[in-house]
This record gives sequence, C-alpha cells and structure tokens, in this order.
Amino acid sequence: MTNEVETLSNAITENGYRLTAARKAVIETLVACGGHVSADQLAKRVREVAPQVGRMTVFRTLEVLGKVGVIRPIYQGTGAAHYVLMHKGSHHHLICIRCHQVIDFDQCESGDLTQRLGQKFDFQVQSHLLEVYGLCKNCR
Amino acid sequence: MTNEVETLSNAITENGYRLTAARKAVIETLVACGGHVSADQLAKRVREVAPQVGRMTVFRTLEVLGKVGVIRPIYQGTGAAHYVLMHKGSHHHLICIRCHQVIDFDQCESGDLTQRLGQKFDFQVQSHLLEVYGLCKNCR
DNA sequence: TGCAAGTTTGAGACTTAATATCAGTGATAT
DNA sequence: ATATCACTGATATTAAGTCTCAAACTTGCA
Repeated sequence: MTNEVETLSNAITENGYRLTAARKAVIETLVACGGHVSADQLAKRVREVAPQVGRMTVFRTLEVLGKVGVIRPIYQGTGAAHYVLMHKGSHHHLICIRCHQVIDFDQCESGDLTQRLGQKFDFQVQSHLLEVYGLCKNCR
Repeated sequence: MTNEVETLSNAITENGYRLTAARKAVIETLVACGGHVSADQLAKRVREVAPQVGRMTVFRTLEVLGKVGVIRPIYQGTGAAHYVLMHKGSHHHLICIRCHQVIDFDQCESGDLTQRLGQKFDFQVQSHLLEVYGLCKNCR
C-alpha cells in the first residue's frame, strides 16, 4: 500500500518530473482506491483531501504516471477510462461482460512468451496487459 | 478471409440478429481491413461500397458483433476505439508505445491459465485479450 | 538570499467520440 | 397480405478528454 505510493512517487522523480503536493495527493488517492477509478472519480476524491487540485492536474498526473509505465488506462467502452496499477510491468484481470465487475489477479506465466515475442518481432517488450472476459459467478 | 466473413455473419444470425445488406457491407469491409479500424474510418470505407449506410449503423453493427463476441474494441487512448477480430475467442498484439504500430500475433498458451482462473474465481471464461507494450524495431 | 529559467497549475473554452431520439423503412411470420 | 418487430439514418445531444494561457510555484545558480 504505502509501498505502492512510494513506487509511483519514485517513478515520478526518477524520470525528472516534480513530485508536487498535487501529484502526491493524486497518487495517494489512486493507491487508496486500489486503482480502477476514472479520472473524474479520482478528481472528486482528491478534492475531498486537497480541494484546490483541479481536474486538469489529475488528468495530467495520470498521463505522467502512464508515461513512466506505472499505471495504465483501461477502457471497457462503458464510459470513462479506468486506471490500473502496473505491478512489475504487468496487469491482469477478469472482467464480467454482464455486470462489468473486475477481478485482478497476479498469476501470469508470460515471461517466456514475451521474451520469444521480442525475438520474433524485433520488439523491446516493456509491459503487458491480460484481460479475460466472461461471466462471474453471480451473472451466469 | 472469406472464412472470417462467414464467421462474423454466422455469429450475427445464430444470435437472432438479422444479416442485412448494411451489416454485410460492414462485416466485409471490416474483414477486408483485417481489423484495427475505427468506427468512423470503417464508415467511410463502407460508404465507398454502399453509400447509403449511415454512421450510426456502423456503430450499431460493431456493437452487435461485440455482443456476440467475435470482435472487440481496443482503446489506446489515441483517439477513437479500434476494432479487432477475436479469433477463437482471443486476440493478441504488440503495441509500440512510441509510434503506436500494432502487430498481431497468434501464439498464446493461455488455455491452461484461463481454465485455472475459472476454477479459482468461479468465473466462466469466454475470451481474452493480451496486449504487449514496448518499442518496435524502428523506435528504439 | 535573490534572480532567472523552466515546470506545474487551474479555470474555462473547445474538440471529438459516441449515444439518444424518432420517424420512416425493411424483414419475417402467420 | 398484413401485422409485428427489427433495423436504419439524419440530427441533436452528451460526455470524455484536450488545449490554452496567465499566474504560481520549484529549482539551480550567482
């Protein structure tokens, strides 16, 4: 948790960006939510803690975090993008196609695959996202 | 190719939707493009063949094809959604984070994984999408 | 400390993708 | 042949996200 905050914060500073009060607030709120929030939801929550922070700043902070590779926007076509934390360069989740519930999971034996892909397509792999669609136990 | 058109067409009819002239035109154009087109791009191309087909119909056809599971919208945050064909319930590609080039690939030994996930989370898996991000050979 | 250069910020206007509406058309079943 | 229901498309609307620009911060350096 706190660890996550540090990871994101470090990613900011290590890439030459400034870790301002506004950005700290955004990061802390995002981590507190465990990811899977939209920019506007996040902006609202951030303002409960830091009322002066504007919508634009939230968008821009998310953009920066995306650029340095620690989060990623996820789009399900149901409204706004949601942002997820990229643990060690990857993120995996199940999405129920009926109720749109999202379940994160960790297991993924793709290290092998991504390496082979890199060779085959002359591609320098940095991260990956696996989305599994189906019906959750309540929806089938 | 032609096979793809049949797959999509059948998915339409088998789910109780009507395979109209407009929908045929959309499907044929989508397959001819090999996927990875936005709705508006597709609408434009469809009109080169079937000028009467409206934008709205293209959106709705894509929605139906999505519902029956044969295509899926992909969002890279760079403008409009792109639609990809789901081969046997899955799609995999590499995306260059610099030039946004997309390379589709087939290999994915995930049958095993999805099965285990289904058990673990009591989830009925239907399809999946694997996105691998990195730098293509021209961009690094 | 004080200054200059470069970042970051936020209110508001703007762009663009996508959805809702609704009357009209076309397909299907009996 | 007709009644029913699905589909269509022009237009209006909504909503997500971006652009702009002046003001406010940070930082490094003298």
